[in-house]
Amino acid sequence: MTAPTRRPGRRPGRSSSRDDILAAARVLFGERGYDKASIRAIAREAGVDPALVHHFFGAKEDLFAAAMEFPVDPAMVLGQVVDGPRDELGERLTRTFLRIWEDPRLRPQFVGIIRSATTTEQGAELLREFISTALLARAGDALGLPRLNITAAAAQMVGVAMLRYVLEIEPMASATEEELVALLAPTLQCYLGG
Amino acid sequence: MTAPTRRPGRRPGRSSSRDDILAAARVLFGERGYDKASIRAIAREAGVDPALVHHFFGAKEDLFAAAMEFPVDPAMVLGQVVDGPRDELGERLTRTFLRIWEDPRLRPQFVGIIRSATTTEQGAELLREFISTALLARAGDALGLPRLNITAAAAQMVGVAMLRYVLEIEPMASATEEELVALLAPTLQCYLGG
DNA sequence: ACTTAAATTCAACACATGACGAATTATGCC
DNA sequence: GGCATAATTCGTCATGTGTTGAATTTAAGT
Repeated sequence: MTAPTRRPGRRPGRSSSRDDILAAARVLFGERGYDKASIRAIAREAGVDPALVHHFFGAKEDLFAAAMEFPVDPAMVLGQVVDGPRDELGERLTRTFLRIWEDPRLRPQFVGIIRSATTTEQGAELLREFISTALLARAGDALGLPRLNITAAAAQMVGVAMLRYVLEIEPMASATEEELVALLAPTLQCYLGG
Repeated sequence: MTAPTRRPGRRPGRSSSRDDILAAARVLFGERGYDKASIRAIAREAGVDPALVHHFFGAKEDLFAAAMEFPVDPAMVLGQVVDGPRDELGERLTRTFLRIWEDPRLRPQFVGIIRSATTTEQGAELLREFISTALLARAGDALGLPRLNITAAAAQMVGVAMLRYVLEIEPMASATEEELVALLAPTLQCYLGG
């Protein structure tokens, strides 16, 4: 009755399968990490046959790379952070960081990046590359700061992401934006203030 | 020739197999995370048949729990940190944190905890439990500080552990103890100084 | 209208894994 | 010496995985 016995073959009309798969992959990679997010589960979440995943994206590694491609342009975000009075840099960084992570479209992707950074060498390389290239090189040059200071600020933010969004430890998980700004901005300002 | 065709049956003399398995499990869970560290690989690393692992520890989850049992007594460590002048608390915390992580016997176990905290719900619960019970409750009471401040300090340390020991991002991975103390102690002091 | 290309499913392979029961050898106790 | 018990290995089962090839249906191009 209710089972529409899905026959093979192309469906009429425009298809969103490719995007559905990408979205499902972001959610499942974010929730379960690289290994436990099976292609079959991703396909099921996308309402699609597993072979279709392979048809569009090839091997699982490629799917992962496509799903985890950096969701924001680091240069633009960094520009927003750097622009403005130097003594409010910590606050701008905190607010930008929170704004990005609180976006419900982006969060699973970021959680996936953090999760898989500790799981697969590929994921680790992704985060390493981002911190080294986008943050260390660009921000270091723009601000004229020692790289160790920048990694310290990065560590603070990675740690907050872990506790708040991955592990969901209270009271950090439920703190308001203003509480976090009051708490973190002075620290980041101290590392990056010059 | 070289293959001593290991026959089944008990070996003469005292056996260290149980401890060998635990050590191998710590190393492999630390290096590869929960899923990719297979029982077979752990057994191979310990020079032992996979079934022996099962004989001693039961299911894989139990092995993991046994291997990741917290390697230091939180109460004792916290005591060391809290004892002393309040305005040097940040420095004592930094030095204690580094001393523990730099111990080559303990590090794989801690890396394993961090790694699996992002991988398995069980691992997440382990870290959550540690931060909530050992840190938040005990240190919060002892120091009379808001819990949000303590999670901020925890986040800073978790972040440093990620960058320095898990991802090995430079220059944080190679910084000396003194450099890290100079960098981190003021931050932690600010969160916990009161 | 005809043909090529794209989307979609089904079925299956090869492989690795966790788990388990059975068999074998040593130790320790009486 | 005999007997329970612990340590150790082998073989095997069921399951889940990534991947692939073939078959089917629609869309697009001419």
